[in-house]
Amino acid sequence: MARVIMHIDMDAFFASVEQKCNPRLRGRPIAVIGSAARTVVTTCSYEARALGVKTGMNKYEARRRCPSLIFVIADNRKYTDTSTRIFSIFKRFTPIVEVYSVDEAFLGFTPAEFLSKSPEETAMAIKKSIMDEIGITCSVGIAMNKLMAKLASAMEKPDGLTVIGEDDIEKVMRELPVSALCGIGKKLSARLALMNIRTCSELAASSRGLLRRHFGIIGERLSLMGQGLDPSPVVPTGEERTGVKSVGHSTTLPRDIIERALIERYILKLSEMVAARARRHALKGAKVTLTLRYSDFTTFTRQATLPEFTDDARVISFAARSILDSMKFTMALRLIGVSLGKVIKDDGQVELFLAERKRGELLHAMDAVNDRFGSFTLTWGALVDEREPSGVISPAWRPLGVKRVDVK
DNA sequence: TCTGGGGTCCTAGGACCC
DNA sequence: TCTGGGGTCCTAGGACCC
Repeated sequence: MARVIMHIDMDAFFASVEQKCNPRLRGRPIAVIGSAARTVVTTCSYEARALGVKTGMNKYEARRRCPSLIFVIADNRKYTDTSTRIFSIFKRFTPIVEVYSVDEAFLGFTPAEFLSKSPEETAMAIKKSIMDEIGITCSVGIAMNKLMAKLASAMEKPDGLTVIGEDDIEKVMRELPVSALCGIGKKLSARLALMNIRTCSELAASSRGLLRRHFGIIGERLSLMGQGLDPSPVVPTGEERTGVKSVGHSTTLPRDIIERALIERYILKLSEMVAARARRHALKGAKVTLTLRYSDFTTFTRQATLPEFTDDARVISFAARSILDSMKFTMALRLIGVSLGKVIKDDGQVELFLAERKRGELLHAMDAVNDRFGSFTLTWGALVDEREPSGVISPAWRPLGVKRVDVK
């Protein structure tokens, strides 16, 4: 028997969790949004989708389309806690669980698993456990590889269970638009359309050399994708060959700003958030990237390499402010981001110098307080007025911050 | 008060070295 | 005394994902 891979995707995850927690929201159009002034719909219930609300829409557009829409401010802890419980359910069925996002995972199974029962029966058992213990629905796709499993899980949402067997692939792919495949977005499908490639079967029929010339290394992968092939393994989260590459935070400002002092305060705040998260995961980084977005949405980045690896907010913010000093900008800013890259696992080596050690102890003590009482309970003096929560968690959040989609 | 936030990977061009 | 050329590292931008 060939490989059996499942892709499991929660249905309207954040919205479903909210409806589960609050019975008054059940059966009604709701949209989960961030707490910031300029926010968008992160997830919306199926009732809202039926009325034209979509992910990524701003509040006003969503309300315009659906006057009865109920907005719910995102509650990060609720979703990450629920997510952790769901992944532990998966672990009862197989040790091979690759966390793909806060509400999605790939599960790998050995053929021996299915000697006495079918993959569908296992999938039904997983769905039942999630419904019994968490109270929400999910959609499952079963196939020989990740690409097809992911495609399958999206085919009968919500509460779906779809199997794409080896013999089904050709039929499924015949009229399927290339954009339905994970990895082919707007730009790629537009470029393919210019080459008269619109369906997966047309992609499969295209010459590998041609795709290679047009798309480089991606072309190789496209050729395989058209045929429904995907050699990438399910890599259990925690067993990746490489770890996290970067840790960053960004924020869209409540209003566009141009005042230097205000910009610097945001940089300090973001640096503190980045450093705290790096320390929590025992990471240090040696590259700082400052991201800026002008009021006209033009976005650009500048980076600086540090002489030493760090997890100290002061070092990070100093580097980010140095970058800022080297730039001149005339337009007001709408977004600021700070990211720590070139990240390595902190080896835990004791700091040699007393001052360094004292500082390290202080930072860890601050983290402990903030872990218990919420972010920014304890922070640097310049940030005392910046205690509001940092907004919505991204659906791309994952417990160990790792994602890996291999070509081969 | 139109357009969030957190990531990874690939590419292209320049610096630098031998 | 011609404009070689390979390898590696760094930076910035962009595509893609949820």
